[in-house]
Amino acid sequence: MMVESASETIRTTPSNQNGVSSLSSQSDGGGGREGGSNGDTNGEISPVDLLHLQQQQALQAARQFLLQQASGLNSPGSNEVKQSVLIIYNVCAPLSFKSVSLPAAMCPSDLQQLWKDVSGVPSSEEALKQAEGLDLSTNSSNSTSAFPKAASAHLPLHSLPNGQSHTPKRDSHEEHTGSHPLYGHGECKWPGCEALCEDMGQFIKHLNNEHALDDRSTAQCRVQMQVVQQLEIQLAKESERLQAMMTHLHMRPSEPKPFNQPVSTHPKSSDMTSDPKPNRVFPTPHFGCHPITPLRQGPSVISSSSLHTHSHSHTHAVGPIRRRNSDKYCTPIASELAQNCEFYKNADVRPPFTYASLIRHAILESPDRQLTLNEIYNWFTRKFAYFRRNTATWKNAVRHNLSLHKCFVRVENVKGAVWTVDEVEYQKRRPPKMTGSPTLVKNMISGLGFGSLNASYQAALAESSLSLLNSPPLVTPQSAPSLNMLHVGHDDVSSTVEQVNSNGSCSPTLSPQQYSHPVHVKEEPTEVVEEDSRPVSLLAGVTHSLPLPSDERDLEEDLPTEELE
DNA sequence: CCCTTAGTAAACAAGA
DNA sequence: GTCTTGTTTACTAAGG
Repeated sequence: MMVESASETIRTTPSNQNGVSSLSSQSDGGGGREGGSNGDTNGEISPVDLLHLQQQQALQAARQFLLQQASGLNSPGSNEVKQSVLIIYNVCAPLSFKSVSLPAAMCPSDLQQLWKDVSGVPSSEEALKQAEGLDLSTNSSNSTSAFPKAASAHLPLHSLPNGQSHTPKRDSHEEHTGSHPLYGHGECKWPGCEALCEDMGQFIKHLNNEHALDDRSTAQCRVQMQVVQQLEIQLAKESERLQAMMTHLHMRPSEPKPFNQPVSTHPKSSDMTSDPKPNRVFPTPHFGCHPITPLRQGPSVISSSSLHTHSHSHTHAVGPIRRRNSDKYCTPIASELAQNCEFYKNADVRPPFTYASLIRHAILESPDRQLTLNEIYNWFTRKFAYFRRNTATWKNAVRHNLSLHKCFVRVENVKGAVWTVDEVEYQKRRPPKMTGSPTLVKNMISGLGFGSLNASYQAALAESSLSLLNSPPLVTPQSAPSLNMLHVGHDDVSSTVEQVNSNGSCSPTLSPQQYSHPVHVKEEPTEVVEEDSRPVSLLAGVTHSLPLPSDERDLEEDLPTEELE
């Protein structure tokens, strides 16, 4: 028998622990937090598309007007023509920013040619040369501002085709709010300008005076437009590459999915079926826009690690991570694993769950709801590519967790020691459930980023997860609805185990109560073992004694039914 | 700021 | 002696 453990022994271990384990040199990068999930590109479809439509109409109207003017025009520099061209630019810039491709009505080259024909200003190449050092150098000096500039490239042209301030609504608003895309940190952000302006009024004056409609400004604008286009092309390429990578990582090697057929996970996809370009500037609305488990579509895990910006809690792929919210409220482990087991198996991505959750899941997933330590190890390595490395680290953590948490009960049986889960203890250690208050739940949902997800988007997410996961149908239609709310409950609430089981790849289904079993105090594990107690005996009695439908039980366990509205 | 939880590292003991 | 298993402590970090 084991001597009383060394709790009494005085530890002389230096607290600073100079001896760094040779195995601890993982590329943790030190508690990487995942980037802020600020990019909430929620599906505001209608306004954008409406704008798009309006822009197209304006574009065509302007083009017609322009062509009429150009046909009988002798004065290339006339204001009307310039005005028309500016209208086109005004229209095109936002369009090109919105979607990589300009509307078919008029492509940039058309525009440039038109401009060239009509106004007699230098060609785009010349304009480039002319504006060189203005725009691009500015970009280089302010590398992160490319897109804001790009987005705002058309704005100055709002003003004054005729050289006068036209004070559009937006400007008035901007004046009120004191913000202007071309004004920041007390200086003009017009490419190559950087003139100091004390306040917005001064800036507006400066804008109207120095950046009024003239050849130079329009050339700069055109250059900016090209910069934007180049960036968009580059972004499209990178997005495509990312898509391919994610697709590759998520798929079984034997089932490669064509990259050019990305899963329509975009909430707008249904509205954009006419859009020939799948990889858009904003192709991945989930990146950082919601705390959903990494992978409603497998790849989003990557977005969590490298890109995945799960609220603010953790980085998946690398390093020691601290997780609280994600585990307790956002990421039901079983459903997550059920849906993305293939991904986790193949991708070196750290699962966004605590060790305790994973251990528990492993144990509950086993036929007898008990595993030896080694079997737990095997489960980890089998299920997660991530745990095929740094074995010393995570195995130590597993052991540590097993010993530390009362919810893990060591039971001796004929085979030796096995670990089981004391569900009561497990639930005890969890924070108070969100019971009773639907508003609390809603607040939590919105706090987690779901506020921006409308029903259709969530449905789309569910659909996408269904379609993307080419592995066996991981989410049954019955379970699909739960997808929308599964982040409300605990991370790994027992209900989710059933989802795991439902895919057939895992152990038989048991209700959470069935998982529960008599508490076996760690101090006297051997007492529990009955004379004829086979490993199963620990649970057998309970397993067969609970007629309660698991679904109901789930709702009680995870989300009180009154919260399911 | 304090507390809790989690992850990591390490020391140590017992047993095979 | 080595390895595995199990316990414990300490430290750090994040989040409430």
